[in-house]
Amino acid sequence: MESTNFYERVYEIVRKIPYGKVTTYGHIAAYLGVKSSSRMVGYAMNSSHSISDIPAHRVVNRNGMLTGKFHFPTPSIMEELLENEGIPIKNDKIINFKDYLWIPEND
DNA sequence: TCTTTGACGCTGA
DNA sequence: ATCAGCGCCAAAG
Repeated sequence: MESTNFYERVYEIVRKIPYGKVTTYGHIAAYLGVKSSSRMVGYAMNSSHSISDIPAHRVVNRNGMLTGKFHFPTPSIMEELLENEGIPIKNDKIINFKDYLWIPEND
């Protein structure tokens, strides 16, 4: 359990993502202080399959592209969930991505 | 213990 | 503006 501390940090932030908003791996990594290792965030998300409170569909890459859609039960789940939250998807990427971008902060 | 693999991001050409 | 390559660091085999 303790070894997954890194993952827990990621999960905690992802769970903080408000409804109708999305964030990027880079921003999460930056929040953890390891912005250089944005890949670790995505890798951690891979383990999110064990958790049910992890809205991984709200996490996209810095382009706003649904790069991880293929990791869902079905590739359409991710975009459907996002559209369900009021986030339009076009060509597997979020329209007006910056407008829906949410950045984690201590606040 | 060492090697390979990534749901990424940035810089250089 | 587009394309290719390198870097980061942790986890699984």
